[in-house]
Amino acid sequence: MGNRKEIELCSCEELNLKKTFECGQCFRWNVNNEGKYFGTAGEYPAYVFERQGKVIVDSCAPKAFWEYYFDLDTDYSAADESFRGYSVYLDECSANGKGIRILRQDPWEAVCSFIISQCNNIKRIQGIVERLCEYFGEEAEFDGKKTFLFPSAESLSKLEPEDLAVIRSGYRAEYIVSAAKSITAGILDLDSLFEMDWPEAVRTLKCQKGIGEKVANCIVLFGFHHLEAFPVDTWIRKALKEFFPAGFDPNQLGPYAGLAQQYIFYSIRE
DNA sequence: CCCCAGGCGGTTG
DNA sequence: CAACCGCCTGGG
Repeated sequence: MGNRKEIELCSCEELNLKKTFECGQCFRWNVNNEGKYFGTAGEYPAYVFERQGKVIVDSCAPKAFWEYYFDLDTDYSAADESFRGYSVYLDECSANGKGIRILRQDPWEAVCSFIISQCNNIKRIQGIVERLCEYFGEEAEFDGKKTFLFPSAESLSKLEPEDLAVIRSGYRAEYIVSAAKSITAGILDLDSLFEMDWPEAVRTLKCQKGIGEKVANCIVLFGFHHLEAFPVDTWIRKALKEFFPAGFDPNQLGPYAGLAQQYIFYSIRE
């Protein structure tokens, strides 16, 4: 862990913070009264904000860490181009969502967060995740303030569902503990999901209790960067029904279908 | 008070 | 296999 410093990452056009942090892919970034986002990625708490058209990160992590996290190595112009012209509606969503990036989040945090997400709204997901970190995560200090890291699978594997009552996640508590135990016991090997292709990664995750089709696709998209994944929730389903009445096959969108999904999702929510 | 929310699992026909 | 329903909790 290095010393705390400010790093200039990229332009605000390449990475739009508001769109990226508020399109439902992550739950731990909140804007403060200075207009800076405070959050934690992996073991690094940070401020992320705009200054003179640039995105600045204030943290103890090296630049390469943030370039990876914000997926700055992927050519989003080429990705946009790959599904341009598929439909007028999607083209509009793409233009509207320009600047969204698919984060490379911690795999276990993605598993846990999207288990919690089921049948829940963003606000409540954020609350549950926050309490999960406060009660069970390792304490860290940043900018003179106390903050908490996301609890490891190993630490949660020692708990029983009842122990999670304090985070008020309801029936999802059983799924969280079960996933933590599977991972710690080696029944579910998260590292191997990186080596798998998208369908196999989804299939593997769905063997875990509490992870179905939608949650599995969110996990592989936001935690494992399988960009072909196209999670369909009730919002997306509604949009697809309205704008593709004849039917819709996300596989036709190709290798960046997940980015298209985020553009559509952001546009509906807006 | 009832209803449902960015689903899943289990049961039923 | 599709259709249904219960599940914790919170908010409308």
